[in-house]
Amino acid sequence: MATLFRSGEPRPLNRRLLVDAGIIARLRQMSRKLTPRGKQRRAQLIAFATHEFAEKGYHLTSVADIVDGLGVGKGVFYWYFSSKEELFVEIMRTSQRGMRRRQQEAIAGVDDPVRRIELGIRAAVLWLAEHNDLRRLFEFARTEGTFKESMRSGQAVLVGDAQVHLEEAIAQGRIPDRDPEALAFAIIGVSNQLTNVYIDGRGEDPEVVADLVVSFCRDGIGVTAQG
Amino acid sequence: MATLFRSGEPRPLNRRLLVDAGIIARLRQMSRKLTPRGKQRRAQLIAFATHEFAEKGYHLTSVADIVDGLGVGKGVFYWYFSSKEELFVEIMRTSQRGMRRRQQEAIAGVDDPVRRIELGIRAAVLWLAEHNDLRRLFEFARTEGTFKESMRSGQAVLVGDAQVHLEEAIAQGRIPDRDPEALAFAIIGVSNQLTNVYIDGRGEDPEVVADLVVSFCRDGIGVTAQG
Amino acid sequence: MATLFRSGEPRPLNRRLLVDAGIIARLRQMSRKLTPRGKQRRAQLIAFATHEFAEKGYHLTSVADIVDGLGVGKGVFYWYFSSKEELFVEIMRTSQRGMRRRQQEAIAGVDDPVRRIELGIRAAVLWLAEHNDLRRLFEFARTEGTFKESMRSGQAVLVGDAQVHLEEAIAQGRIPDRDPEALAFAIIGVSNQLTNVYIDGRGEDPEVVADLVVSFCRDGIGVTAQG
Amino acid sequence: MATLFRSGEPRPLNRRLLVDAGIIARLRQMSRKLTPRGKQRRAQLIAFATHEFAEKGYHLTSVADIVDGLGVGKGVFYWYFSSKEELFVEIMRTSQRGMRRRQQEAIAGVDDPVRRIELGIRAAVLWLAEHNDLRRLFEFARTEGTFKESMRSGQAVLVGDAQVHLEEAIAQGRIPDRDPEALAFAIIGVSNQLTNVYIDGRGEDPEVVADLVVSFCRDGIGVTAQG
DNA sequence: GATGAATGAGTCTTCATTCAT
DNA sequence: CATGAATGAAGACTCATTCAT
Repeated sequence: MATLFRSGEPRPLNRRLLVDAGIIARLRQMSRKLTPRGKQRRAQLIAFATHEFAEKGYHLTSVADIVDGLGVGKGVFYWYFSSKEELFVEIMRTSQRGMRRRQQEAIAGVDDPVRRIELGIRAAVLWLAEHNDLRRLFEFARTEGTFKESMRSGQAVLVGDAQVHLEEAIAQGRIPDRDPEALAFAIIGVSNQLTNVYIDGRGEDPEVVADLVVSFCRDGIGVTAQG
Repeated sequence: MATLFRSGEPRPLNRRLLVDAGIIARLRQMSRKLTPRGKQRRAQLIAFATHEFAEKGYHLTSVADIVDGLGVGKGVFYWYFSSKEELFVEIMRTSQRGMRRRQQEAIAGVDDPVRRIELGIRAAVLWLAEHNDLRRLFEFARTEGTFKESMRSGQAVLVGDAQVHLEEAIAQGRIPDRDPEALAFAIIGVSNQLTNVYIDGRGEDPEVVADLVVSFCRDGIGVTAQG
Repeated sequence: MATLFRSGEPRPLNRRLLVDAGIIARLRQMSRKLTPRGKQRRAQLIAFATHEFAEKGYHLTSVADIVDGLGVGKGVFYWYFSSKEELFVEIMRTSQRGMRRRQQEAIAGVDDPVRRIELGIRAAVLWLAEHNDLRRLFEFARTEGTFKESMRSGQAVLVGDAQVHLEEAIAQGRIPDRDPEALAFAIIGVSNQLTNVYIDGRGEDPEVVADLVVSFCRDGIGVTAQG
Repeated sequence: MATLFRSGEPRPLNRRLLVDAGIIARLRQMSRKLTPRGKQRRAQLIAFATHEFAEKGYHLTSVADIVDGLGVGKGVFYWYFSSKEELFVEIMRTSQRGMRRRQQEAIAGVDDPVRRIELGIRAAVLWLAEHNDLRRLFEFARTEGTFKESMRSGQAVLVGDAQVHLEEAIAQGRIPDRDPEALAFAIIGVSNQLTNVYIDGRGEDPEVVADLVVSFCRDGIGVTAQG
């Protein structure tokens, strides 16, 4: 029995339809084969949007801003992305992968766990310095309900990476036995904060800031005067 | 574990949020206390929208058409209705109640079931004749997935009403024993069709058309030459 | 082209030019010689669109839905049809012809006008039962300004057909002398309504429903118990 | 007023006038003498808005959400605040003052600078733990152009406070001579990050988290095992 | 002090249609 | 014949803010 006309209680109406429509739009995009020209457009949109998001913020950057800035029609945006939100998620996903790759390249083939940690921190700070736009987006994404969970899990990957080295360092007696996950989070906190203040805010030399972070964190995790 | 950044499979994203937002908007409206002026506005919107929907069709009537036609801002619409769809549903609900009331008044106090059927048909045709706009909306609503079910159940009420009289007529041997529900539906079919063609289409006298419908249906349900 | 004239009100732009362009596009299509493969494609488009229109409604089915559902590019659609509207009209036209042909085959060679009426009704109900999609589209088309007129004239043909038999039956004294056109309309109303409710809605046996309709209409037009 | 200057770019309209209007509205509020009941209302608005902002985010919380949640009319909001933005700034200002007061109380009368640093960190973490809503708002405010600058200066005050103690500790040879400002920022980074993850995210015991932060930072700034 | 009503620019998104390749 | 890309007007809906009462 449909109740709408009888009981008067509200229904979500065609919201279901909207959801379906959204999913369909998404599927349309996923199965889209892009020509070289298309790939270029997509990259262009991502690049420009990243810049705008970082500059004005996600909420204050409208889809219209993006397409107007690129001098294309509004439909172009929705040809490549099913929503503004999806675009943002896409940016986050790619970025986090990029940063992780950079970190892994930096420590490849290094035996000493403490050294790996140092190099990992340095790689992160330098990557963040090179991608200030993305760093800002990360910070924003962590504050927004919609993206928070994704960010948490993305960060968990980085933490997991660091944890491995920290555990090894602990096992080797190089640093005191403290919760490696917490140490990893602390390192991330320091890296973000100092990069934010000194590189994004004041334009200091990334290498110097990297030294700063490494030095604070080396001590923070308790690396002994060596020996 | 949030999977978004790891597995790459799409999610409905903030659709949930939208649904919630919709419900919240709906609740806001329901608990709204309207001043006399507000009630007037609301009625005005309903009246004008009904007319526009009937004239141009639901899909081809935009909310902008409605508010512009009334010379008010767009916000006014959403102050009184949570969506275009809700407004339409509201129109349907009220109308169906109105038609039923009219029918019930017409047969109040009449003993003879056959007479009640005749009067009911007549009342329906006359009501439809007076509310051609609504008749059109009914026809449309029956064709649209979103409203179909509501219409079916609304119609079921009318059919249920008629069925009672038909059953009584059968019990009294006044008409042959055939499925009363089917007879009721057939009557509705004839009423709608002839009203549509002769009143809405050609502007014939409603009384004459009512006679026509009553005559066809009397015979159709098998009222014997009386006795 | 279609949407440009949707509401019928003149637009302040180069209308003449657009009309010409539309007509030219139409002519291009009409004079198109289709290869066998082309005919197949066209039929495929019609079939799929019919299904989608019936399922989701004309307005809620986009051209993109149709071509994506078929896995072809947008160009294909506009190669075979000049607009979404034209496709719909084409579906209506073909269907109405098909139904009429079916009715005429059913009564071919039958002498008794009452029998012809019965067979005609039966043929209509069975055809509607087999083409539920089209029945829905008919109902929709009757509610939409753009298609209303063409539906009216299509229906007029069927009514004209029925009228002939009804007049003959009246002339032979087989049924009372009442406006044959009105009777024809009433018959159509009953057929549509009961098919809608019992076949489309509840999946009843079409033969049974046909019996129901025939029985109600036989009585409705006043076929005497005969002898 | 706020939104008018959102993106900072001049608008081609009567800006002067709007600015004046904004300033006037602001002045009106500032010079407003609130009755006890008025003060209560204001506090209520702040409390509820804080909660909503923290829950759904600043941009996704509308003024309507706030006043509806409190069951009052829109006018109430604009009686106490000249804009949504002003309300947010007010929340930030008050909070930062509150946190600073707490820190100062915690270290009042303590002679040892290292001890003061420890107590300051602990006070900050505990305050953040008690005011998770505000901590979230801080994080958001740092990402938003409109509030970024005011957050920076607010943070500068805390950094300045910490710097004093760090400098004293350095002067006393208790910790190595490194840029005290950088150390202060690093401490803030660790505090925020671990509070976010462990208290807001996982609900760990604030005291334990405070220990964690203190321990990491003690080492990070290079407090020697001492004696 | 407070309310309900109104404003209207702005947001995201859709879609029929066109066109270069 | 067919495709992917692009257009841009139009649509539903939101929301900070104002104001008469």
